[in-house]
Amino acid sequence: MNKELEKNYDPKQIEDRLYKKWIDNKYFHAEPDSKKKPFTIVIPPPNITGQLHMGHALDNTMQDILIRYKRMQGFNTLWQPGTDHASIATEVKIIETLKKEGIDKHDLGREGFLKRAWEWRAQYGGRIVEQLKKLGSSCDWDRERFTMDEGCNKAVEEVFVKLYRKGMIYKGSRIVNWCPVCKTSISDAEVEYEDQAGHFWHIKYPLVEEDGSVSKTRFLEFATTRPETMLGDTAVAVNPDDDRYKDIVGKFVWLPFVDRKIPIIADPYVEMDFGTGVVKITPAHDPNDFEVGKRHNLPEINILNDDATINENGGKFKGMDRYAARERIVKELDEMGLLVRIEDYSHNVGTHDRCKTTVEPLIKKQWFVKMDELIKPAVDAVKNGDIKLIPERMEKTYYNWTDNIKDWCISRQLWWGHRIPAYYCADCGEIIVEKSENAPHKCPKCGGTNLTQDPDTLDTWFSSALWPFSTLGWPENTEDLKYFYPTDVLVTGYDIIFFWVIRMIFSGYENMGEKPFHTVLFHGLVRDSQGRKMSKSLGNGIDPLDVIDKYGADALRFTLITGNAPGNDMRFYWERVEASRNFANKVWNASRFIMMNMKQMEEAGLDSKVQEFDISSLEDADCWILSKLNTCIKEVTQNLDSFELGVAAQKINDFIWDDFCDWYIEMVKPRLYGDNAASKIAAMWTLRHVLTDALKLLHPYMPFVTEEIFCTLKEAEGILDTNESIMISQWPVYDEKFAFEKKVSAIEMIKEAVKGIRDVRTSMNVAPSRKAEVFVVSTDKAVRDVFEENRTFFAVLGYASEVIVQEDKTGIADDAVSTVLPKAVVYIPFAELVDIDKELERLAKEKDRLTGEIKRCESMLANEKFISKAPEAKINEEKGKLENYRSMMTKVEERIKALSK
RNA sequence: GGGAUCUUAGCUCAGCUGGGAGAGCAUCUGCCUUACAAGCAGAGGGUCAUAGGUUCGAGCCCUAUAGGUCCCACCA
Repeated sequence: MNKELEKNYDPKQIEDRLYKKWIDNKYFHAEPDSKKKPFTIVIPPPNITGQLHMGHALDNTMQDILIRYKRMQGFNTLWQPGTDHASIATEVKIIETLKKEGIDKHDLGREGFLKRAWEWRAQYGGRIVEQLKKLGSSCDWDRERFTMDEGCNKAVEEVFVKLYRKGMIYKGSRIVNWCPVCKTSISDAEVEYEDQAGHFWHIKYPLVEEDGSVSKTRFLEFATTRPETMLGDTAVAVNPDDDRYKDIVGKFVWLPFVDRKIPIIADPYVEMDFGTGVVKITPAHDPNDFEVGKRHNLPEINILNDDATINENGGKFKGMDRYAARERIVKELDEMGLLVRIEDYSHNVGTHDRCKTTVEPLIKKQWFVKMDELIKPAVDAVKNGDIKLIPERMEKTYYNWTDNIKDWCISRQLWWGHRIPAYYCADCGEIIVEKSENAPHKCPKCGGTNLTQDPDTLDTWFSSALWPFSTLGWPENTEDLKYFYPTDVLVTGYDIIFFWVIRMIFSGYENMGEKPFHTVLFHGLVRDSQGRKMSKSLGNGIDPLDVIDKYGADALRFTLITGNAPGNDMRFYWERVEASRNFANKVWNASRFIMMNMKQMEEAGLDSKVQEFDISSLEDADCWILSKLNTCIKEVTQNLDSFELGVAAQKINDFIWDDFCDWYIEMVKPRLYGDNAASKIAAMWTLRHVLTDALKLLHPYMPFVTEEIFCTLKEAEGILDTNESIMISQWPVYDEKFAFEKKVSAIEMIKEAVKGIRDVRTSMNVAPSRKAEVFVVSTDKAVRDVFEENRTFFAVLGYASEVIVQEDKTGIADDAVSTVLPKAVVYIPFAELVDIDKELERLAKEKDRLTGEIKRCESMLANEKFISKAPEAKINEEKGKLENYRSMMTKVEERIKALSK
């Protein structure tokens, strides 16, 4: 009973059904099993705020391909899924939602706010997971984790407490990047610099005379891009070697508005050649000035509130927004005659990557992770090859960061996240760091009971850095952890190498004493057809679900993988999706063809589903396609092992479409429609064998269509059991017994002949429906035998009414058109006159080509250096070619002579 | 300022450690041949950015130049 396939492949009818089947059968689930080797990938946890975008689609397709491939190879594969709480992204989103209801987060209070956040997560957190399923991702959903679930919380506290006790986490007053909108500090990695058109305000401060009065004639001129920060100036600096200012170092200038006398100091940080060689120093609001201030013991005057309005230190500007204050200060300076000039100036401004607000550097007490020691094993791991980055060039980016590493600011003034496990004693100021299960009730130092927990939460990347082991049960030493850790490959975009990849690596070494994975496979960005980033504001984003809906998940997956090398950005074109869909349909129809013929054979009483087959009864064409398949298996496996997913996809595509569909299936048709039972059975066995293996090769890329066909085929073969699935079938292996080299070259020769005939006929405008006699003339018996043996399909492919193979030209009209092969000439004598001039023209062109080739070969072989230095195989190859060309040349010349009569 | 990367057919891109330039789409010409018109058969189209160098041999390695993209740093 053969199930029939529809004429066109319709993904909608099968995708959800098959995915459900996989889930129901627990194919994605992995348990430790000492008899099998594990292969593990942890998913880059998508944000719970997120919706599936093309980046996710690419990232997860790559992971799924690797996982499915390894699973078929017999590995015990675990693809560990989960989601990220994404502290700031989520908090911002919830605040927005609250705003629409007219609620401020402070109205709710911390607890109320967190309640809302968890509700929000319950409602939306699973959305992206459902979308990943649509893609066909074979994650072990039974193990789904969340960065704020109980286990991950434990891991976070464990690490925090441990690092604190080792002195590697500390609290310090440092200059940090402050976002006045999100009202939190952010790490260096979260600051995005962008060029903005601004101004350079040239300003002068009056010198303070010996008698303490403010000079009306002597000034010190400098320039600034942020005039409002002058309210916090505590010095002006010059270079110690600058002769212009040598005599005034140590004196003072008068600071307007706040009426402060500030010293003129000398510091090498100042460059003499830039501007006037004078810099105003604002230690509280500039990282460089902060350093200068430390060196010179300058006071740090904070002039900003958390929302970037001026605070009480700003005198009369108190309460004004930073930009309003800037405008006002410039205006008043001008009125005071202290503004020299305004210059247009384009400079880089740091903005918060989440909300694009210009960040304000300011001094805050924050928690930091000391990086200098922590980073060392992470650097070594890449240097000595324990961890491989693909493509290799990513190593430079990696070192660029590790070589300039700064301490990591991990505290955030947010509520949604892991609360810092530090407690303060109100009585004596003692800091107590403990896991929440050991939360202190009284101060161990003074016994006071007035303890409060630090209100801040941790940078969201603090928890994701632990993801490769926290998801496997750490800090408990679980069986999962022992078995699956270290994981194998991490697949991610190059854009989060600093945020995440590096931090996972040093966290792995620090906490597990072992790398988290041995390979990092990077991919690029998916851009729109014009090469722009897909973004909400541009409205040029393409929703992967939309693509799946229109063309199917397989087509989307295939599109994202083909024609793309690791780490490179790619552009998205609907035309390419269409091409992928067409390929899926091609596979579908080839399968349909095979199964229809199985059915017909069965009806004719022939066994179409032989399992054990004696390969000695295969015909040449069968051997040819089996050899081709064999090579394809070998190469694709090699490509996948070296993470060349795109190259492998191309090879599978070419094998199936060109070799299998366009040639083999066409070759085999006459046999299937003929009446030689043995030949039919051999052809059908080969068709099924090749199809099955080809489907397996394709399965990691196109899981749905391959599964549907595979199961239908197994059913047709009568060997479908309920647990059958291509995803747990065995990956094809290169097999020496299918390496039929001689048969391959025999069939290749016939292919050449067929192509020649087609070419001649087209150029002569002969209708395909017009069959003609075809003569094959060769003095080589072996060549004649090949044509004799394969005459049936040669005739069909070559539009021949009859194929006559002979040793010489006897009986062939002189004006027959022809095509020349190295060891044979194929003649097609048409009954009516053909255009001899046209044929002569074609032959002349061929002669020209051959002349060129012969010349090339000859000069190469005449080159003594080539002969003495090139490998022998290469020399022989060239000799062989030359021989062929010469032989063809003789034949072409003969033909020209014959036709010119 | 430092670094990475790209420049290959009209368009978008492959091309693995150097051995006669490929794909998809687009264009042109024929075909509804009983798996597939989401298809079949054929064709046109490239001094592989430029200039040097290494090599018997360079799209591939080295140097310089031009243009594009990105990352890092941030001289106020």
